[in-house]
Amino acid sequence: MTLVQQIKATSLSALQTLYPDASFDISQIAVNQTKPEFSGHYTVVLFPFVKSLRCKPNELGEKLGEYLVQHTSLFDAHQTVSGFLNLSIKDSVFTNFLLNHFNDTCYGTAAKNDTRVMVEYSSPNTNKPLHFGHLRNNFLGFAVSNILKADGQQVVMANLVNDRGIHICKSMVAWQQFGNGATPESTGIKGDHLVGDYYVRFNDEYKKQIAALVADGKEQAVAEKEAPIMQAAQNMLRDWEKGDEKVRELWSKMNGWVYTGFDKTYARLGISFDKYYYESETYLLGKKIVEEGLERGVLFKKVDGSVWVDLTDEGLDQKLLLRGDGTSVYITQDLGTAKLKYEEYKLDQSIYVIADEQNYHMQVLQLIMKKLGEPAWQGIRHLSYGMVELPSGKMKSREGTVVDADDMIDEMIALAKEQTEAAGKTEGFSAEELQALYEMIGIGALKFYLLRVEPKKKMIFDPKESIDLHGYTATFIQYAHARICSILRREDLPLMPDTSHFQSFSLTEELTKSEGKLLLALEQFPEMMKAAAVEYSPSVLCNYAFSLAQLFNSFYDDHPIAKAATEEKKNLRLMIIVMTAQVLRHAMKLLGIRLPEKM
RNA sequence: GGCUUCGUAGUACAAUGGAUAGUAUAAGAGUUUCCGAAGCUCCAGAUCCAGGUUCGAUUCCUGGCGAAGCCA
Repeated sequence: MTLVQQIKATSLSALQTLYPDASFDISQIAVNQTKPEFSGHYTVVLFPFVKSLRCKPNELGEKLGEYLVQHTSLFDAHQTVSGFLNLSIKDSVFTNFLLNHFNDTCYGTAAKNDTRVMVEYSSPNTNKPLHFGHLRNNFLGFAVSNILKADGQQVVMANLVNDRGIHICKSMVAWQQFGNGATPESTGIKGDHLVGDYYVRFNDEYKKQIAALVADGKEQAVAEKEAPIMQAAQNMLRDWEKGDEKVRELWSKMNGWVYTGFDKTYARLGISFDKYYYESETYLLGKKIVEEGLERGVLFKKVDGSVWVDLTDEGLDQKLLLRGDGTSVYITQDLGTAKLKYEEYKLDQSIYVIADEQNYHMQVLQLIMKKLGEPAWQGIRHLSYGMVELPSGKMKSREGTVVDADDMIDEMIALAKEQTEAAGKTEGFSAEELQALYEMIGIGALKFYLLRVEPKKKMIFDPKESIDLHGYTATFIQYAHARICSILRREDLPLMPDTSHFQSFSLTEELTKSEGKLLLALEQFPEMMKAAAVEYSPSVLCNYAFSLAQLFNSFYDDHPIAKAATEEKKNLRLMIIVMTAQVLRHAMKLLGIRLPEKM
């Protein structure tokens, strides 16, 4: 049990003992960390009780505080200030905590449970490379998956690849017409970029053809339909759906290039998946459950034969599910895939990491599943995240300001190199070690910058600011970690106090303020993990890791470790920094960020 | 037009309904005979507006204003 939980529990039983006639609930007890200007570590808010108990807040505080100090072994002092009961934790509570956990690599990880959850993320299209906006999705999905695993849940990381459709045919047609057999090997261009180039080429050509037709006197809308290259793409899509061998072969070949490219990018980002779904295999799903819904009268048919769902009772409108010709629409296959996932993995939770422009779509998806009586509906959760914008405007391919993900990664690594060299910190590394370090710093900075903001908020990515390795960044945390490792490398200090030493370990001196603050923060790690898991919010861990690094830096500045007054103090401080490094590594690992031992 | 989300120092972000609203940057002042100064210390600066609920509102509710997204 964490300290906060213990404080709540002991306060509850204390209140029940002191006021046997009243009834209390644990949810009424608010425990906060005590503000620095008051003495104490944790604060119980008294106002919620004064009304029913008909007493003055400060009287209650004195009574409760006195009881807690007398009857528990947690506290050594209490002080009531205007309705707040400030409690001081005994030093021995902290030192016992430290002895129990300082070298525990599982500290913060919850026991395994049976909750089965799928996190679908990344989900790229195979007609172009990943762009910068995708990075937030990838980092979020990966971090949330790790956080839920650490919370003890059984997690499947899934990637639903959008590998078919008119947009895929566009790049295929352009490659056929203009590619002259170009391959990633023959051109030296990464596969996803090569295919993306032909997608761009298609659109250029399409615009030209429209302009030519309009110049011939055609209406704009007619020209858009009749442009030969667009017709070629549509024919190709029909051939693809018929299973035309040549088209399928080209499709497999070009998608293969893209996957090779994506795999490289994922590897650099340190991101992986347990399960791939391909839209080419799922796009026909969903029709069946729609037809069943129609039979049961949950859905209705219009005169043209199209099938609809009426969501007006839910405050929405009517949604098309099957066209008059029986073909499905986008949401139909999502219904089918949701059911498939649920049945394949017996999911309790199915999390979709998708940008907030899909909020409406996801809401509709869940509502329809519910209406259709599909049990999967309950577990559907949209982890919606806001767009990443540039200071100059939105990052969308249409507007020409698109920033490529691979380029961004290269840029970050280059900047890490530049800054490290400028700071003169390259000594003692081999060339390979330096390259690995630059990747760790550059990609770490990028990940942290995108994860530190609460997912649902849109954010501005300022390249200039993101390369600033000072401040609220991964680099700051990495640096703190490297400093700790540097101390632990010293030969005149025992790397790790051995356990036999602990037996006789006694702490006669009081903890200093810095020591206490750092220990308090370390003790809060499990709470933070839980909060991050409950809120699906890696930003909680970003905040936590950063404040831990800050506390360490202050502690480090205040206290010499090698020259501590006593051996006990020296060992205590060593244990504190060993544990600090441990927790920093753990928290950051869940975010997908590694910490160097030297930098 | 309808629905959803967001409005906090110059800027970028925090704050289960709780104390004098935190942190980082940029601006100002210090700090290296002593374990890594990519550090630390000090100093300034903000809740869009108007109501309501509450002992207490950045947080919850209503109405404006502003921004983004989605649906027709």
